[in-house]
Amino acid sequence: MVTIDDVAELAGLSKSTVSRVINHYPHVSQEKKQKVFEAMEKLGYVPNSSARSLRNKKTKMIAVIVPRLMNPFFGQLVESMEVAANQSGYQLLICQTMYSQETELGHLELLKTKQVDGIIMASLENDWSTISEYLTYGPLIMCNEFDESADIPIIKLDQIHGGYMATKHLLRQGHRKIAYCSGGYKSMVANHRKLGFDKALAEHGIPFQDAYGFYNAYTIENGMEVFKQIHAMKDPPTAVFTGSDEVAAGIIAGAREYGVTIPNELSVIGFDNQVISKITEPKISTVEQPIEQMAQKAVHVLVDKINDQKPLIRERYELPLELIIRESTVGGPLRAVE
Amino acid sequence: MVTIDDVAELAGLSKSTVSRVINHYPHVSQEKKQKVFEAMEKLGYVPNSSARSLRNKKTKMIAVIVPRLMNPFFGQLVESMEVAANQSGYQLLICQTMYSQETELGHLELLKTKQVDGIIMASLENDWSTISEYLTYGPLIMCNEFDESADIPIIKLDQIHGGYMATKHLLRQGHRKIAYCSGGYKSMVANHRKLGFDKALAEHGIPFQDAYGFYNAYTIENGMEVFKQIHAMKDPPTAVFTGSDEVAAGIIAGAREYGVTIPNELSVIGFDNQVISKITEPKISTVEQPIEQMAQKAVHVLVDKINDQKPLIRERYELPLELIIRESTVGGPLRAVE
DNA sequence: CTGTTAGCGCATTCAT
DNA sequence: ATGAATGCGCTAACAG
Repeated sequence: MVTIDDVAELAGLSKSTVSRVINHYPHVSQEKKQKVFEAMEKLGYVPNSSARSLRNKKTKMIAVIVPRLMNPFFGQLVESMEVAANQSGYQLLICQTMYSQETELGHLELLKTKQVDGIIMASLENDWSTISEYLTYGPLIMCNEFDESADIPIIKLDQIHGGYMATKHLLRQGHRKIAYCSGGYKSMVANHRKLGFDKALAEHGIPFQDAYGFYNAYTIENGMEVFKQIHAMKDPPTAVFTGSDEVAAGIIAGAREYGVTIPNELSVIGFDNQVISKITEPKISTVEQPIEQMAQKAVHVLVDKINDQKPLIRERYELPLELIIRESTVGGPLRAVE
Repeated sequence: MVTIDDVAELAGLSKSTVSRVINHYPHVSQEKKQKVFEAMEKLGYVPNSSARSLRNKKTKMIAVIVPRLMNPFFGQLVESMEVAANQSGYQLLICQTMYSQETELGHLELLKTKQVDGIIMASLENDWSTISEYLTYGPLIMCNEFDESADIPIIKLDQIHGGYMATKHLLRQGHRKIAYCSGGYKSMVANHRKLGFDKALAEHGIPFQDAYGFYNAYTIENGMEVFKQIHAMKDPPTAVFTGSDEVAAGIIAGAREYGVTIPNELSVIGFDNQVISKITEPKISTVEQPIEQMAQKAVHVLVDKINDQKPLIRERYELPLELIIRESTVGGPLRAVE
């Protein structure tokens, strides 16, 4: 391995000077600078990043914690983060919790062991009280998922409004019996959507029936299961709000199996505007989330926090959602109102 | 920051002894070992990984290079790799090429700068001749994508057989005019599938018509575009082989728009067995790829190569594919033969 | 079985 | 503007 000493020797200079050149110090004569460059070139020298990290106490790495990558939402999120991180001179470490608290805590240890300069949490399996312990070791911010009480930067989407818009749309189509279907009891993202959902219902003076609530739906398979349950009801809902396009697609697939037409007999709205929402029959009305923007913002905020050492303070960045109306909610049997 | 010296001091021992218990050395008395544990516990000590890396010349990190994560195939691949890497005591760095040669080379530099102990390439934008330069800096293996001439370990799938099986299935349904549709001119994965495709056709004495070849289809949108082109032909194919379920879904979506029924008027077969293949109307016949197995194998092989320092040699691991017949290829107008 | 010593490769005082 | 010296935190000889 070629080290800074080798370069110094070949250039006939001291390692200090070489180091200065590498780190773009101002006061180095053009002449010596040239010599150093030549020597580096000749030897194919590249600084050893472990040594640098040890010296600088900075690894130029950040980690992102997500539930799992197979979920297309997180695939997109991480894709955008990787690009943003690279542009900012950072490498991105990927950490999946697989919905396990222990695994999540294990990943947080990266901050203790100084393997990363900061962490973006897009997952939240543990309570904030236990996560906050790690704040001593480095900056930690939340992205998408969040905890209201955490006094750190949080980049999130306006999920309340998202739930509200989607539900309001269903109500405008004349629906009064609307089911609610989401994933994750603990998830504040899901909770906020429910808040928006409730708000819309309240505005129309409609009480929510507990039998219409489904809280463990994440996948297409789950969606199909939900449909079966709905189908078996004596007084089924005429519309269903879902927390993801996959679940909506599952409901549609389930309906197809049972010969129930959508939106004629049941309206369904998704969430995410994933590609899947454009290819089901019918196409899924959904709520578009600015994933890329959110990812970029998260990376930039974290990098800022890494640079100015100051302790983290409470910060909130909220991005808007957008309702996208397609086929799965319009043209149903009910008369549109308003 | 609490260091090994602090622990040594509190325990009334030397740092060597502390280091020995940390690294599970055999010959340390139970008594002292206990003292060290107590001191570590009390101080909340955690070894600094930069220092360890510098000393050991091992970072316990590996990188995986993929085109992009949004592609669900790579999402799954990376998901499984992360789990396998963690189980083997490694962190996984994610690197996307975004189909750029320069970006890919940039990621390879991680090996030079000693930021990772090894790299799994699931992307291949550059020629092997330029990539092989990096072999001096650490182990490098290929996974899924490959270059025949590379004398390194390669974990791949039997794409030739995959293309063959799928095409054979189409032929058995009585099709004689079969289009071929894939992504990536450079990709050997695509090339091998084409080889299998050609082989099947040859067995039936059917020459391939160049007009039936599409080589730039990756996404749903691309699939829709392909359908339009097929639809506009004076002598269109009766079946189409596609390199991904997304493209197949796009063709189905396109057909729906034009009122062409599938498989009645056109049969379509996908590749990957993604969830999308189960929810389109009709469901997509496809080829299942053992992604998780491949990911695990790749991680294990790389970890092995990292451990025994020996220079890499040519190794091939090939996993089988499986044909999954659903609705998009059966029940068409042609009489099944054989 | 345990302590002392010497670096790993680099950036940064402190001199000059 | 440049060089010499020091130490980041850790592991590994080498003694004993």
